[in-house]
Amino acid sequence: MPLPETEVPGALQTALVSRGIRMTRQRRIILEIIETATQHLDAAQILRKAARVDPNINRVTIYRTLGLLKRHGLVDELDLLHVKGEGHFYERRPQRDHMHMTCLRCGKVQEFESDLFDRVKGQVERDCHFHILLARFEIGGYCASCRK
Amino acid sequence: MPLPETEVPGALQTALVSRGIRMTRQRRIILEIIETATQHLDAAQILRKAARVDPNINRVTIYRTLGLLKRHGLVDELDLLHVKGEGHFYERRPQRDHMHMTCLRCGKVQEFESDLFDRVKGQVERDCHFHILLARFEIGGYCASCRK
DNA sequence: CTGCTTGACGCAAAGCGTTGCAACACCATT
DNA sequence: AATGGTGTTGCAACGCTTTGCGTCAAGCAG
Ligand SMILES: [Mn+2]
Ligand SMILES: [Mn+2]
Ligand SMILES: [Zn+2]
Ligand SMILES: [Zn+2]
Repeated sequence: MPLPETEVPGALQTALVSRGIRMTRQRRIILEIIETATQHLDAAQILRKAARVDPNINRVTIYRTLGLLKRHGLVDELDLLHVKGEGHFYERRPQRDHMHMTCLRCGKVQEFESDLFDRVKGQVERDCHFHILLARFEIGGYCASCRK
Repeated sequence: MPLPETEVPGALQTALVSRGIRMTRQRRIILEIIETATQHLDAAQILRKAARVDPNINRVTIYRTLGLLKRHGLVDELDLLHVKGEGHFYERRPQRDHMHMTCLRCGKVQEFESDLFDRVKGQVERDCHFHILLARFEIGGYCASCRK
């Protein structure tokens, strides 16, 4: 999960505060972890990283903060087709949607942006009169290194 | 979830037996429920329907049978972007992939097949050298009736 | 049809995410 | 800087899903 180069440090915190959301010590820790992540993290990984900064942080706070970020459209929740377990993974919502390809053998996750992907969404909006707020395109299979 | 008109009764059971999977009374009940479903069912709904046929059937058996069907690529597991709760929904794997559009207001789920969707997959196979076994496209937003 | 092997079932317990509630701390106001 | 109202936290309890294990039955061999 390459961080967007346009990423401003503290952008998540700024976004929340500008919406009148109260900022706490725990939230700052969690936001920082998500902003500086170099891969898709699950709740347990976020908790472990947070516990290094504040050993008293509770797992409930992790879940509630992730829920908050989801509700505000600031992070997306992925299941990567449950290839890597039953849990969910989280990433900052990007400017432009991308799809995720998860390798069933090695577990590597690739990201891919595509004009065709954007065009499918346009087609749905037009043909189905459906107003899209959220789109997820996940693929499972064998990556270039693992296919024979 | 419209059942494919080409559906053969007992096709799931036939598919499992032909792979050397042992058939049990409980599995027959669960397969029948999934095959005759007219909408996406979650584990609790499947258990309730199964209990009407055999009150002694255990929920663990529901989960294990769903796992079996998933592993064999006979059913797909959807989360519908968790718009309708945290659980998962199950449907027979169709001949041709379709996407799901879930309305954030009324909860209605529409299905949609699209050539563009198929073309995105072709592009991924070609450009990323990724061999696709599984693809899921889920959309959330407002349906035609709910958008203003 | 009978017996045997092996996989499947049910039960109990563990795992993981959610919810209710009382104490706390953020931050706007003074 | 001190105060107060209100949203947030941690803890405990709950609910849904998974896992371990002993018993049972599907279905093949004889
Ligand atoms: Mn991503
Ligand atoms: Mn999910
Ligand atoms: Zn791979
Ligand atoms: Zn609607």
